[in-house]
Amino acid sequence: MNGSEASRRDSGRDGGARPTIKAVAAAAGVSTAAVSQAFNAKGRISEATRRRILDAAAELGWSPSATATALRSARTRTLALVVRRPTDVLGADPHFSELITGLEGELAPRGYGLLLHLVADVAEESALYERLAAEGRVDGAVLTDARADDPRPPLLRGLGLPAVLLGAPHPDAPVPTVGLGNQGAGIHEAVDHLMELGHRRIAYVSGPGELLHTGLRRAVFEETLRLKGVEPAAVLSTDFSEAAAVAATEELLGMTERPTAVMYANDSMAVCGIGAAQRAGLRVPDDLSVVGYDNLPIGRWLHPRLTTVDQQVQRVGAAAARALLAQCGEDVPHVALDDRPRLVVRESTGPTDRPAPPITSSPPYGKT
Amino acid sequence: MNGSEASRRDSGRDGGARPTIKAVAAAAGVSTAAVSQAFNAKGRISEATRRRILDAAAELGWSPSATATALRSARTRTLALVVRRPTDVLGADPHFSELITGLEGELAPRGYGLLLHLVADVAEESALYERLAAEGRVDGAVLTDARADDPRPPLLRGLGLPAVLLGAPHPDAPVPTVGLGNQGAGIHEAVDHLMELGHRRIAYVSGPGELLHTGLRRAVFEETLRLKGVEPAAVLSTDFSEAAAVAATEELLGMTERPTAVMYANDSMAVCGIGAAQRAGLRVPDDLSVVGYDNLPIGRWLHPRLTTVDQQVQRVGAAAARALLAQCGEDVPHVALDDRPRLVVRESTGPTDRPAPPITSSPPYGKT
DNA sequence: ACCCCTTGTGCAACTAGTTGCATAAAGACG
DNA sequence: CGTCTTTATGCAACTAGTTGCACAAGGGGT
Repeated sequence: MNGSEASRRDSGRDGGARPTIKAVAAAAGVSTAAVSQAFNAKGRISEATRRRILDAAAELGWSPSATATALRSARTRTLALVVRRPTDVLGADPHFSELITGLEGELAPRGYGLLLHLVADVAEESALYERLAAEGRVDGAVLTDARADDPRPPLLRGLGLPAVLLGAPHPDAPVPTVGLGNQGAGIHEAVDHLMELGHRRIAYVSGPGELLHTGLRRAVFEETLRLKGVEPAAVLSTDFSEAAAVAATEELLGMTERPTAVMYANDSMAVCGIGAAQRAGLRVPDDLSVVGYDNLPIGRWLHPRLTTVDQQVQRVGAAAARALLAQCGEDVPHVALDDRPRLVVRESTGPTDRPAPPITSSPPYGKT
Repeated sequence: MNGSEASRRDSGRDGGARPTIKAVAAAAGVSTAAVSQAFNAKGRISEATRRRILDAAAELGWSPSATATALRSARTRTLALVVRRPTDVLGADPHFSELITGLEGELAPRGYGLLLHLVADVAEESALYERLAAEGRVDGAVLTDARADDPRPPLLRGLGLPAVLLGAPHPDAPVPTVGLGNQGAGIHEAVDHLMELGHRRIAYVSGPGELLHTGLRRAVFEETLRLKGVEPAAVLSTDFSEAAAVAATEELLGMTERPTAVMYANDSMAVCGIGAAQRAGLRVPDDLSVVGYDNLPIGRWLHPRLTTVDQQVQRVGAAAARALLAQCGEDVPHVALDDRPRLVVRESTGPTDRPAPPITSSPPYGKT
């Protein structure tokens, strides 16, 4: 066995032979303890010796083995992000790319890694956390899509695994919660915007009711509207899928008192909604105004450009990373997320003055 | 220090106190070696003893520490995926979500994890691989976006890190390459489709020329067209960004001999192109036919629905994972990727009402 | 000149599993 | 009943760093 290992190393030329701390110590003429102290800025080492050790390490291309360090310190410098993927929805949802971008921006400079996992449902997700904790693979986890009676916060607390929950900050949650303050502000602003444009028949296409963030936004929608003395034209729940967004839109357009404006729980659904409306022969925004949520990049380039709510997913991701790192004992300056979701007005919303025209039920092209 | 550790464990109640192999051995009344053998199905252990050990482990909720196992075996069961993010393009590109889905489907059942990193450019990417290799953090890496004179394959080979390169399979590449066979087939099919519809002035909006896959597709486009005796109306290079797609489209629409069809290097750009065309007052497909590439979910729901090329990113991701796992010594059945990219005809392409210049060489229906 | 204090360095034990080798126990056979 | 197999089990060393503690060396004060 030793023989095969040796030959594998030889074949790897320079890079294959990983130097150990002993090689560095020998090269610098010190003990391995000195090398360790030089790298961790602990203990008492003369600056000259430190330099000599660091030079020797650089010469050999040595970095401390993450595995050995993790074993000794019981800290892996790795965080978990588990994405639930009900029915391949992730593939369509660029939301997560933004979140990951925000997380990585904080993790990378501190040498942390992000371990990404995909699961089918909550049960699988819980089992995964149990395994990750039992194997000691990660130092903490980012939880997305908080839901009512979410089993994950108590589970992770029981496992001794630090976690942050993305969503509306909530003081007595079992784990810290990170999110823009005043979550409802964007919806509030959007409703105001539509009403100023003259809309009174406004519908809302929501996500699954058990997810807290989408439930909250839907509640704010209804509340804001009623404060102005107007009843919601309709409120529909979906599973966030494109197909459901199209189905919901078709249902709304088939109403006798058709809404003049529709707000969607995310941009992906809003884009599908616009497509469905156009297919039904309606013009956006002339016949129907549409508002999205997320401010995905693509919304700026569609025709019409999408009016949406910017919730700065990247910044929330960065804040989540900082909160989690702080729980893991890293020295992270706390930066307050004092912003709030903001409406971005573009072209998919416009004034309504006409009584709703009847729907032309002639599809332009009768294809799939 | 021991005191503080003990108190931390006590405070963690049940889950906080990670059991060790010793605890399991004691509970089962055997040595730690027996526990190890029971879990790894090695050595010679009676089935009864094995059962007793496994039960004890389940009772205590013990799994072997990934860190300790990794230290001993020099295998972390973790693979790296590094995404280059020129200017926040990732956020817009659901392509990666699909790839990750495909990778995870193979990794998760084998207990492997995916370490995701984002970098700004090739230099940063190379430095990252060097660090990951030096620290022994991963067993291998998935490389995307092969480019001409790509520095990464030789680098990773030098570092002794297994890797797979996504793209056209290429026998004498320094690292194994994974991709659908006959990469050009989809483009070929798309050009045929457009010519059957009567298009003769067809333009191509490509990605950066140094990326092999987009360069190859562009070459196939030009070649296919010329084989039919038609010159490309225009071929433009972009950086894959939405802004560049819009700019390219506007340039094409401003030509005196405006193209009647445009093919884009990916769906995101095609969607932006449709938006730009509509904004310029053109109808798609009546005035301009558009073809994308990738078959992203959203393309099915736009108006018009997007005609595109399906290259089955998920399946390629799964194949890449298998190839990499095989290199890492896992016993993975080799599944051939014998498929090829295929055209998906939807609504964004249609017959051109403009007079088509007569074809000189081959008839439009005489295709492969 | 002696002692003390400060500073630098190394030994050895520790992290949590894995594994080669020795040995013990049990059954088979002469 | 003793010896030979066969099979099961445990000891101890090993993976690559980290760290408490002991000790050595140098400088300053009395």
